[in-house]
Amino acid sequence: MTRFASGLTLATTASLIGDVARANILCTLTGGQALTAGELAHHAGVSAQTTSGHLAKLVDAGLITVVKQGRHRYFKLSGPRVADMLETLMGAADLGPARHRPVGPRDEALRRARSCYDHMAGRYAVELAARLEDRGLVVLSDEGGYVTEQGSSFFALIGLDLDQPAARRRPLCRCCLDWSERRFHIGGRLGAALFAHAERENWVARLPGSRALRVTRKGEQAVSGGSWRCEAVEPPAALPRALAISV
Amino acid sequence: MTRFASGLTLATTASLIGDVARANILCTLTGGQALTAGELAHHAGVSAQTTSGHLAKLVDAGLITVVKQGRHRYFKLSGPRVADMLETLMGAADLGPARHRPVGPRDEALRRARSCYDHMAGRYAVELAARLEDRGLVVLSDEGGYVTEQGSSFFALIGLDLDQPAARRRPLCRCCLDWSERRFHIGGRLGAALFAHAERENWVARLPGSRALRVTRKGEQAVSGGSWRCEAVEPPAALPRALAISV
DNA sequence: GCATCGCTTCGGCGCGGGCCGAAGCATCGG
DNA sequence: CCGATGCTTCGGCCCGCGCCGAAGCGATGC
Repeated sequence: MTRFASGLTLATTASLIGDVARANILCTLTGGQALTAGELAHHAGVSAQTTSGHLAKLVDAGLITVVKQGRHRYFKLSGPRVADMLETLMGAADLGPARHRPVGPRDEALRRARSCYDHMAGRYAVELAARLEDRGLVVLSDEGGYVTEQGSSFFALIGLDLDQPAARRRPLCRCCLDWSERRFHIGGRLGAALFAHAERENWVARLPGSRALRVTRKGEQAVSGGSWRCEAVEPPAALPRALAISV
Repeated sequence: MTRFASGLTLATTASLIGDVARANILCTLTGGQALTAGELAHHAGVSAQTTSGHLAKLVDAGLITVVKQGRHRYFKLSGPRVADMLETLMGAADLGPARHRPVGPRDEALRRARSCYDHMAGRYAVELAARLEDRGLVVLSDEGGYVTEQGSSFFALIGLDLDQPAARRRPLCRCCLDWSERRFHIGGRLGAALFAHAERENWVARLPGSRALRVTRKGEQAVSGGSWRCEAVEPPAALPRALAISV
């Protein structure tokens, strides 16, 4: 008797994600890139017309947005909140008893390193986060994360831009529980800036048509190789040019 | 072609929630109480046998757990993480364009005050949170929340137990974005303790068979009535017994 | 023992919705 | 102009699954 409207909205949202094709589309878009309907159809493993219908529903629900460009239509997640929601949902997937989870080679690549909308996730990201915490640059916990004083100055030093006014309302440092590693990685503005830095410095490279990231040798060394040494990029005038900052 | 196992697990979890009857069951259980199969059937608006099937699936997926007692079986959410996940999902529901959302009187009660697993949500909880923040007892933000020094001593003073070892790993103060109010309320250990305090002090009372809470006049006054005065419960020896602490 | 209650299992019905083929519009290139 | 490409709309097929009636099973009470 007590059917809440809340229950209904919950169901409609969830059933939107509860279709395999649509879930694949969303998973793919969680990589953070904008993709065309055709590419998404390919990833979802269904025909173009079917995909078109799915995309229409997702757009209508506000989960994804579309920009028209020439004769292509590019789709992307409508914001970080959607990505977070999806990862939360994925995290809830393994609350159940450890059941046979089919794991393809493709998934192994994802577990290693992947983009998660605008930051990184997977083993690599988790290790990076742990490293930063070890060195006292950030503090991560269930309660959320924050950047220490040393962290602030260090991130400024290596040229991370953490103060874009546009993104002001967004958390600086969010702790995401990594669904594959079940440990923390760093999201929020800091996470986005770290990802940008990692791409700029060639630590990781996006693999075409996938969320998976290739970790370069340089990227390896930067994080797990003894000490993360970061050759000062545009060092402040006061510092000697060649200074290698060990984190 | 690139079908990730991740997409599949995402879909299975989501489709589990994506059924109206199951969503109603979950919504009801989000109240935090353990309910029998029969009660849940009533709330979901379907027959007992149908409900039984749904409950089996939810238990199997680990979203809810069951304890047998006499000839009843009591079901409850398997933990706060599930409740958080559901609220996150609800929050994503209104990313879309403002569409006609049927709002019954029942929902109005929920918007006013409801239990959210083990803490409070709705207008009342949001106001309470804002109050605590105004008085400098907690700091709430997108980044997560924390309890200030003054907050620590105050909460200790009024007898909130925030250090149960069992719940150690759980965040002390989580900021939940309230789906109905779109502002923060307080979750985590502090949220749970506040709810317990509010019940003990008769600020709110659970309405039978619903997540909705009735706010008593005392509860009103405590939060919105000028200043929140909290008659010292078991005051530390150093303080005069009759001291009314204005928050 | 039998009756009742609470819940589960089984079987079959029916509808919703995902799927594709074919056709219909746009955009771009020649 | 015409064809090719990218995407959408329309129609109809069909599978999956949510639903209930009926029966089964355990626990309680008399």
